[in-house]
Amino acid sequence: MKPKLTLKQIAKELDVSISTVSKSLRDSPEIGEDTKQKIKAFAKLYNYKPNNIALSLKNRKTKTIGIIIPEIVHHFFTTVISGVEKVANEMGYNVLICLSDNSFDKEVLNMEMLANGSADGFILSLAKETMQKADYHHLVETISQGMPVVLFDRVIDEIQCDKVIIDDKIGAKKAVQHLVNLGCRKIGLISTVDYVSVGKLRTEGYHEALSENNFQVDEDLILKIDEMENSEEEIDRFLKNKEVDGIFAVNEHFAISAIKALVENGKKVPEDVSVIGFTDGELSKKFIPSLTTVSQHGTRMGEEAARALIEKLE
Amino acid sequence: MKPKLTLKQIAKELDVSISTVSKSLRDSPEIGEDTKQKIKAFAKLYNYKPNNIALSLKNRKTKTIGIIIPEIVHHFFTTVISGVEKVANEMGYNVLICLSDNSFDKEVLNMEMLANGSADGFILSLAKETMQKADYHHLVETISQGMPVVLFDRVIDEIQCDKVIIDDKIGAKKAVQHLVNLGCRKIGLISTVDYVSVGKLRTEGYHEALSENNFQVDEDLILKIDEMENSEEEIDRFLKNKEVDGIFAVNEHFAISAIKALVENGKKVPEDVSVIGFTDGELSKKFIPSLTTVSQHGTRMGEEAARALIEKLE
DNA sequence: CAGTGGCCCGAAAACGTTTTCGTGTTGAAA
DNA sequence: TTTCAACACGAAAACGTTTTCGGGCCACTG
Repeated sequence: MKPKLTLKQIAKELDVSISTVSKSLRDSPEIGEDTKQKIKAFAKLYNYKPNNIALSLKNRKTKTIGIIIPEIVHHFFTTVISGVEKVANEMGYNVLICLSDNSFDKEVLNMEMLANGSADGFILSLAKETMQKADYHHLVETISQGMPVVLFDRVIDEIQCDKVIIDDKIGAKKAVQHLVNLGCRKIGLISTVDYVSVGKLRTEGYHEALSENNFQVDEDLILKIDEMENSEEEIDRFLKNKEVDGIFAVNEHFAISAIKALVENGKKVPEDVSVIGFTDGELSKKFIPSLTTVSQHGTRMGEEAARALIEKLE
Repeated sequence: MKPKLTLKQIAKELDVSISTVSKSLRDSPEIGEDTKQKIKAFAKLYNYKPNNIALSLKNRKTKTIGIIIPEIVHHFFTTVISGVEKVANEMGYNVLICLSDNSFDKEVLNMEMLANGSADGFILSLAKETMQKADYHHLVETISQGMPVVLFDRVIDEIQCDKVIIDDKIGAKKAVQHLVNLGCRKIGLISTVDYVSVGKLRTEGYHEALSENNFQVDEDLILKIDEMENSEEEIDRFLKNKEVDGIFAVNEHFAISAIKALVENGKKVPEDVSVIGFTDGELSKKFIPSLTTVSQHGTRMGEEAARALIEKLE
């Protein structure tokens, strides 16, 4: 077990000062050509790499960006991460990932951790609980400390910072319009509770599309789901004996659950009922062709978020 | 914009020395009770948090573990990550995630980055290219520097370190045996090329199961896929007019592609042909009931890997 | 020969901690 | 009054860098 090589050791070995070594490796003109060559050769031979921690401490920047998301077992978020990672790497940044598990406390904790020198800035999508409590002090604090923050997907108006979102309202509107164009007249909505921003926006899009087509909004056709856990049963109950010919679901799970429930109730999809959903999964596209989808472009969002953040950082 | 509070500032503000502040906050008996209280109160009031980077430099440990995986848009890997993250957090560790994108060079690069002070140890699943080249010098080096490494899923025998795997061979054997028990006699295998360790092991399990049942191995019924890209067409071609009554696929994509191909060829699943697959997806379980699956327990693997690594670290 | 300038290099501070050791003050015992 | 221990605190080194500044030495000029 050989420990890492440091400047000090090189200096001692070659009988020069630490500064000389440092300057040589950074190719400073201050140092004589021959000593520079000697030191460089030695460093390369023994594969010297500067210690990131020391550099971070000195430069007061870590070259890593923290990303905090509610969960990772979720296709949409992974695509975002891969987008972030891609441009971060290109720009010489590392990515630190933390999961809030949709818990406010964990989100705050993670943020404080990373803010204490572990990351230069944040990309995050808020935990459900955070939006529910509407407590954003941790965001305010980190921003006031000069650390840039970029929100994506689940964002809030209250905080002033860069935000990367798709236009949920327009996307939803177009989706519902699509159903109308298909000839649907009784269009159901399966959404989340309103404090989840995307659920709210998509619900608004649904309303707008209906009113633009002079359709009545029938509250009986709207289901708002809080707990992911038993969403399947809830959707099943909701659709039992319900007269619908179109369904707009705000995510993949709801959409697929809806299809299942409909089929079990003897309906045919898409012949009897058309289903369209915002999607964060790929299987729905590939393997359930009866489900039309609105794409969320996670990778693209991740790339944009990373670009925005890094721009602020430099 | 207020910068972060440091020991030095507290010291100046309260007109004591830095050491006194540090000791007070760590509740050292060296310091008088009253000064300690004063300093603690001040620190809490202004929400002092020690700088992680400085701590890392001093302690020569970062309390973060690096995890390098081939890709993140992959259900199995995300479950592993969430397992790692869970126990890492419990033990006071952060998680740094890097993606090798299945490229040898990126894997090496990432590893060198993290090894230079960014992480104390590694959890990784090897890139396909790495296994192909069989070049493990980066692993050897980091281990020889005293940094613990835990491999999972895609592991190799050549490196001596902790490894977390499911028993692929036995899992595969059981799966194929299951097909036999169902009455299948002509069982196809859809696997990856042999240098991917899990593909190889699962293929071995397939062979063993067949020979234990005194079945002939028919090479015509075996497909080994290299490129994920056009696997679907390849499987389609492979199954066209092939006489099979059972199929064992080494992952979800292959399994689902197989089902699709079979259905398109007029076969019924599972009536005419039974399909069983190792799975890393959840949708296959939930929404394609005709596919029987062998679970991979990603979360559990992540937890075990993290536990093993942290144990080495402390 | 003295002065001057340029070339090379080293000392030291700084980043924010922790920790060892030293030091000054106090009180009590002799 | 002297001495010594206990107590409370500060100075400084260390972790591994980068960078500013100063200084030694040589050659050249006048």
